[in-house]
Amino acid sequence: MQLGQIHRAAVSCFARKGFAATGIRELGAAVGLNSATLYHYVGGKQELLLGVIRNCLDAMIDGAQDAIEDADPAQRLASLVAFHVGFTATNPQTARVAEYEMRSLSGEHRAAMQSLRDEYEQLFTDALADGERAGLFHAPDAGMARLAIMEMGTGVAHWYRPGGRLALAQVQLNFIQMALRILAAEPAVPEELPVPARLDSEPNDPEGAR
Amino acid sequence: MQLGQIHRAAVSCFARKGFAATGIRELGAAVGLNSATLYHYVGGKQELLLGVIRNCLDAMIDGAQDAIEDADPAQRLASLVAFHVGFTATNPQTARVAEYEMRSLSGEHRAAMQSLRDEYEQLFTDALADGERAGLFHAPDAGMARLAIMEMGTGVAHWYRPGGRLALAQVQLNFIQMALRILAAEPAVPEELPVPARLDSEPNDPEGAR
Amino acid sequence: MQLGQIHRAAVSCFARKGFAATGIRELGAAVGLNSATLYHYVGGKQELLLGVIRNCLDAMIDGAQDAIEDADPAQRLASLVAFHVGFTATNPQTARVAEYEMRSLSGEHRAAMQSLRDEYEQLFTDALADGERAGLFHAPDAGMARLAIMEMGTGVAHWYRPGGRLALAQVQLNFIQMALRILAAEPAVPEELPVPARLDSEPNDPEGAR
Amino acid sequence: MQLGQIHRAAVSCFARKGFAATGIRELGAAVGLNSATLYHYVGGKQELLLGVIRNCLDAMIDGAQDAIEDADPAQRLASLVAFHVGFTATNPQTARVAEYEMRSLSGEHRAAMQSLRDEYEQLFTDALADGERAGLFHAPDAGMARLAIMEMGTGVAHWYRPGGRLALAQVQLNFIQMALRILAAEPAVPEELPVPARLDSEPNDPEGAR
DNA sequence: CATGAATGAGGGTTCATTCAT
DNA sequence: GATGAATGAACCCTCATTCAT
Repeated sequence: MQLGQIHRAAVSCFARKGFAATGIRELGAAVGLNSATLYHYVGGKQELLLGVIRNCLDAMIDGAQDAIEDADPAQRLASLVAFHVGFTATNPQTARVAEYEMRSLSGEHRAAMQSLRDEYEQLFTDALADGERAGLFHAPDAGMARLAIMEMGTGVAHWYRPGGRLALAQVQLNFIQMALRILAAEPAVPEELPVPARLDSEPNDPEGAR
Repeated sequence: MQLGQIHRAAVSCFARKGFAATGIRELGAAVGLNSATLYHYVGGKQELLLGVIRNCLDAMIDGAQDAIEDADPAQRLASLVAFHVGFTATNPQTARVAEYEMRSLSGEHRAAMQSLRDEYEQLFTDALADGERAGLFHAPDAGMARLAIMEMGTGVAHWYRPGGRLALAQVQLNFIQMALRILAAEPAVPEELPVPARLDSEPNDPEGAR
Repeated sequence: MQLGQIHRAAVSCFARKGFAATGIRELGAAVGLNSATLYHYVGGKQELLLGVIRNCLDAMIDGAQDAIEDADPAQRLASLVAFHVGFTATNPQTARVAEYEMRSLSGEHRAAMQSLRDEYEQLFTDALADGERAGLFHAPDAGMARLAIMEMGTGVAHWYRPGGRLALAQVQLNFIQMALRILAAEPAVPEELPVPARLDSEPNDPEGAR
Repeated sequence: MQLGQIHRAAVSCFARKGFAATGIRELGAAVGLNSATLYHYVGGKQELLLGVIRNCLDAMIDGAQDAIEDADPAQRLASLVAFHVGFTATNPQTARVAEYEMRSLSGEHRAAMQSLRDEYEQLFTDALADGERAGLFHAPDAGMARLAIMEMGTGVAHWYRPGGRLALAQVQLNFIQMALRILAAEPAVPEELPVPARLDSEPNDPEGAR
């Protein structure tokens, strides 16, 4: 309960200044806690980061799996793109921390998280392969296409702000269209657009960065 | 003279562990210099980072401007994409540091570098606007398309390794095709593919991260 | 609580070797504290010095003001001289640090402390002017006389040691006599000699210097 | 020759910020020399300070000895006071460095310089003893009187500036008068007022301190 | 004469973490 | 739960000094 606040403060700082540049006293102050008290809630700086990243990746995997119940490969990919973009737009700071600060995890923690991310990315790889096999997608290079599509979705964290010019659904639809165009596929739309949940760790305050 | 070595070591460390997590003694050791001697060459940690980023952004602006002498808007955009991808693939670590660690610059340094990056991005914005005006591009949203195209090019730093599976020119051509597809434009290819120079700051050793 | 100890150690070192030549680890060791723990009590080296000097000057101003309730100008001056000499003899090291190391304060801190010292010196200037006006003092140059009188009192810090050859009261009386002689005034003695308090910052150990 | 410039710069810095707080590069910059070049002229930081102090104390002893050819003990003391005040007023910064920074000398250097200062002070002690013996002086305490007289003369360095309100000779005469008053001696004036030379080490620029 | 390069030691300060209270 | 006190390690940086050129 209180832990949500802590995660929010952590993500806000980590996203803005980076994990290494964020002090534990600073985090404590942000939630009105003595730095020593933080150690009752989270086990330490590393564990805090690990918790944030794990929650994020878990949510990404769960959300993505929920989104791909469609039968049609094109719709499956469209759902994945919509989820990826939607999740990133809904949790821009958490998503960025989960990406950038993987390197700040040490040893086995990083390996564990990396395998979660691999699992997530595999969903995209599979969908793309299915589409290729079904003759629906015609990318010059399937691997590069997947990377490009995911990367451009991830980039949404850099500029999308809830309540901005574009509604989330519109952004999702646009990215679906761009992704399918990259694959030279027929336009498609998932039966229903996935609406990713806002994580506990996502700060309420808009960030100033970029 | 050995400033190139220093920049290389710095970029290697900054890309792998981040600016804040990199110690100045560590950098010195990486080039066989006492930490105090580093201060003889670079003025300090901030100045070192600033130098790296400035050199990188300068090269990006110069290279991109050289690349857009084509008359045709589609070719101009193709050239820009090819340069962007080529530069990122040739200098993946430097490019990533220049992007990620902007936040580690303080105050006016960051503002100055941000304005350089804005200048670079403006080239893409202009090319896209020209193509739209000429009726060549049909993106659902011009702004989002530009961000998506740039972002997917930037993402190349995450996976491309010189000497890997794909030749640089092939990657450039693929990205040109993907970008034009996003814009629903006719296929186009620049008169000659830009061949971005390798920066002094780009380490020779492949990175371990990601 | 043990802040007194810290101040004492600081004054002892500052008086012996000077502020700039004193290391913070050295100070910590002198009170059996890790250098980092010092920062828990005092905010830093500057703040430590500032605290010492401010306490000293506050005590000087308070003590001097308490000492000048006499009506007669000559007695007033005698009281001031007695206090000045007494304070300096009782807190020789603290007094010297407060004088010598003013220059080690930076910017506004120095200005603030200088104005406290001005306030203190003004008490002497006023007493002298009153005596002159009343025709009791006949110095060749009032300004020079004030400086001479104060300076010779300050000099007590260089040689007086509690428990030495002379009792404090005897020293005070001698200085009163010398001061009044400088002013060609009739001998006078305050109703009661001020007995300045020993500051928390005054070390117990006799100093080795000079 | 060049050495005079160096000493001047050194004294200027040492008087303003103290020996420990003055960097050797700083001194080099002040005379337009590389820090390494300083080592050709002066052997090191310690040696530089030693040279300054020794020159100063030598000049003080020589000057004082020259000044006491008078037969009459009162005139002898008057000459000494006049010299002391005159020297201090003429070389305020050098004199202060020679006094304050004795502590920055290490080991035998300090002992040697201290014995020079003792030799200088002995001249005053002797003159005072002669006067006492001759029944000319009647101080409550001869030792204290000597300290007071010397200290008030030394204090001149804190406020006297060449070209200020008072001519040097006037200051000297005033101090003679004050000193003799302290001793309850008849007014006396030396046959001729000693005119102390300006040392090579005395900076031309007026100091800002105090 | 003069200097740039180089270094080991140390400067003040902040760090994540622990623990008795 | 919560905290102030405490610490060793590390932080970036500056120091006086040396030496080949």
